[in-house]
Amino acid sequence: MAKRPADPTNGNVPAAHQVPMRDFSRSLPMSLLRAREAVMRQFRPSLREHGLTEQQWRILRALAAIEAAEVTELARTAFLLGPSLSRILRDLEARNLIERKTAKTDQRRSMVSISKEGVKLMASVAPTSEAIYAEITQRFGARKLAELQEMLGELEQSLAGLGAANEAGAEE
Amino acid sequence: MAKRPADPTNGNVPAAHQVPMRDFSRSLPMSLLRAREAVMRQFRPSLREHGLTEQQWRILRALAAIEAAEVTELARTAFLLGPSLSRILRDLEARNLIERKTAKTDQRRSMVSISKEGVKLMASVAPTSEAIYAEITQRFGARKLAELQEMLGELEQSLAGLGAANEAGAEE
DNA sequence: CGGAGATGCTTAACATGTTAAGTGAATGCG
DNA sequence: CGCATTCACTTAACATGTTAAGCATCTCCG
Repeated sequence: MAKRPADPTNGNVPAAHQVPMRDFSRSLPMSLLRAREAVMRQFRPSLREHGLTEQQWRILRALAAIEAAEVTELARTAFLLGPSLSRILRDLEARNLIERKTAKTDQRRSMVSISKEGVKLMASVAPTSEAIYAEITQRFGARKLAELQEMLGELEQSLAGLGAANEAGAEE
Repeated sequence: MAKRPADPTNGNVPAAHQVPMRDFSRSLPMSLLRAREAVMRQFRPSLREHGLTEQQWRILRALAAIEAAEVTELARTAFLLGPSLSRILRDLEARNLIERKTAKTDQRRSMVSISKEGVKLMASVAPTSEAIYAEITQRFGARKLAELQEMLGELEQSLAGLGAANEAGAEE
């Protein structure tokens, strides 16, 4: 309700009265967060109808294209941290959407794969999901979308290995 | 640790053996998530040293530029949901970083403002934070950064009001 | 062979995201 | 005025993000 014209400058920025910093609403993390939320807002209702969260869906999608994967590999693919993945896999397994079996060569590793039920669920969600993506693509423009993704990739690349500098000289 | 050349295609995509969908790693939400994480990874250590989380920092920044704000307004500015904000404000207040007092005209509203201590904390964090932002800007390119932000804003705009379609015809 | 260290994964603990429900205060309307 | 509705905010409940420990298993080197 009270849907204002979405003014990102907040209308009346009263000239930072204390600590001088960049305009808050224009920070890069904020822009990325807002953009992502705008996109995900489109998908969440559909996923919810199928009893899936965003992350569960990510995992199923990753598995559907990979046949079987180790947990660590899956974490990398679905871009989830180990602990999150661990919990989600436990739940998905309880719902019989995935299957798990320890590798024969290494008892530590476990191979995860999507189950028949999981595939069925995916098949029932995918059409809507694809339709939404198509709508987004059309609204924003396919060309621009490709450009945006390109820039995002470059951003990621340009920051890769920047945070690894704390391995030299930091005891604690 | 086995830092591969960051191949987003996962190297060996075995032609989706079940449900056909876009290449997972190239979905827009994923690109946005990865980009944002790459950026935030740079800031988190510094914030952590000062005992602040990303969201707490967002709130302090928003408050520092606004003098005082209602909770709802603050939620919009810091892009947080009400419940999250409610919890965080409770904690920040307990740490004396913010102050709160109910509005005289409307007992429901409460005005939030940053405290003297909060300002001090901000002042101690801001320099590092700005330095990191400058480094990111330099690495990625100021021009490109502006372009990226522009596109992100357009994306947000083009999706605004798309999710509001469920107000017509949906009883439950 | 054996034990120290590395590895793969899980648990734990705390903070936030997300949705729904609850609570007290203000509004509007008969 | 009375009372249902709306509003601003908080609580609750569950899922994930994030960091640190814990626990087997595996590797490697003496």
